[in-house]
Amino acid sequence: MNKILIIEDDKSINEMLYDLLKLNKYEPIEAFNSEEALQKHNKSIDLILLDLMLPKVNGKEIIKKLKKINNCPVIVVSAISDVDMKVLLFDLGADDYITKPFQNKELLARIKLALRHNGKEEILHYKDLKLDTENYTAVCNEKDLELTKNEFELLKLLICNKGQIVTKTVLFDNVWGTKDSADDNTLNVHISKLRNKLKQANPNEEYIETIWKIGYKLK
Amino acid sequence: MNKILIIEDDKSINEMLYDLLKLNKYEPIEAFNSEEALQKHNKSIDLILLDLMLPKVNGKEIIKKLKKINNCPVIVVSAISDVDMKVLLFDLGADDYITKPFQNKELLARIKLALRHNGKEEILHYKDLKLDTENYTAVCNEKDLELTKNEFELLKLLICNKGQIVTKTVLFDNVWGTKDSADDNTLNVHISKLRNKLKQANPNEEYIETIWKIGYKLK
DNA sequence: TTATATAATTAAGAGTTTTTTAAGAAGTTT
DNA sequence: AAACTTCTTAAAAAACTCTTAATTATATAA
Repeated sequence: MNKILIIEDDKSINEMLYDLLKLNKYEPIEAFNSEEALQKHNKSIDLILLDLMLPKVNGKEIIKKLKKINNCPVIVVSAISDVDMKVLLFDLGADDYITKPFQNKELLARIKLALRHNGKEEILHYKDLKLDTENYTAVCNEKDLELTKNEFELLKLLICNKGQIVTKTVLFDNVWGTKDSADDNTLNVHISKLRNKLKQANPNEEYIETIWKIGYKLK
Repeated sequence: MNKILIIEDDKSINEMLYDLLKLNKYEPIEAFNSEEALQKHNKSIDLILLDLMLPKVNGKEIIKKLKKINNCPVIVVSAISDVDMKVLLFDLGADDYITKPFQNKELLARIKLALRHNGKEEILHYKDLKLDTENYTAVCNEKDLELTKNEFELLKLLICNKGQIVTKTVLFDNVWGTKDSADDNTLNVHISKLRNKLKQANPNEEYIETIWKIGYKLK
């Protein structure tokens, strides 16, 4: 599991990021200021999410110090979309850049990208199921599952939280972004399709369990 | 689902909070004054939202009393932004503080934070019974209990108050919200179903005791 | 002990939520 | 633009949960 150091002084945003990363099988570590960040940073950290608006130390300064400890990828989160700033950040070692407000999906994509460039990738397992989150391929009972993007995302979320209930709200937030676009039934239909494909690959196994009125889980 | 006791004398704000929490998968319980709050507060409540401007009893007083019943996190909502007051509130056991007017998002973030930091024990035990309140699973005598949502809530309330009598009113308020929807017999039927499932899992043990005319308890 | 009120049980059906199916809308690829 | 894939919507069927009502059992008080 990849460790991600969150450096963000805004408590609620920090928490939000924490939850988002946790949910997606990362191991988030929270830091609320630069001292704390420097203290918590070490060689085992795989990626840094750095908010530029930190008080006290200038964001540009801290990148240098962090990179000295462990030269892992740094993604800067900022309200500033100034292009020159962007150039400067890259000079200093920031590997990517995302401006607030951002879509969770976009952030996750950038994290994945950055980790991949660093040679870290992850294959998720559950029973005889294998998900390669890198290549968007899924294997069940030695057979290829031809999953659509949404189906893949759903299954990924469930595997990331195997044994635990994943609520409908969480599924919506993470697969569809906002609940606006998708009606409640859309999720049901996708789950149904997913179950179908799983059953086709392995008729003797049950994977997705319905938790009445709440969500789904892998037992 | 986390239960949140709203203590707020202003009807419209109380309702607004109710809707907000409900919408965010919390289980809000409304109280409009301190007596009502003390009456409705119990071990199954996960967090308290307390408005400081309550009439009659001083807000500072009530925190002590509430914490005595169940030491769950208390978030104070107030129009006062005085710093000394803030310090005082923390001394008395308030876990966080938010000033009106506030953004819904901020309030939700603080609630989530408080619940997480409280590291609330998610698994409840009683005899050979285990309830995982996070995943809505119940185990009795090593066997899975397949409980419906209401059955689970009932058992949760009883375990949360094991050894103590849980009155019918409390059961109604916490499982059904208002007594309107459910007739007195509904509770009996649910308890009956629950006892059945428990007996099936472990025929040699008695769990739920009837307290004639008052309620139920786990001995 | 008996009468009465309260609680437990059972079964039926009312009400909801979920699953499935199918069709058409939206988006991609060739 | 046609062909193809994927997603969404809608509607009916199935599954599940809750409530109601009627009956039986039990505790309490006179």
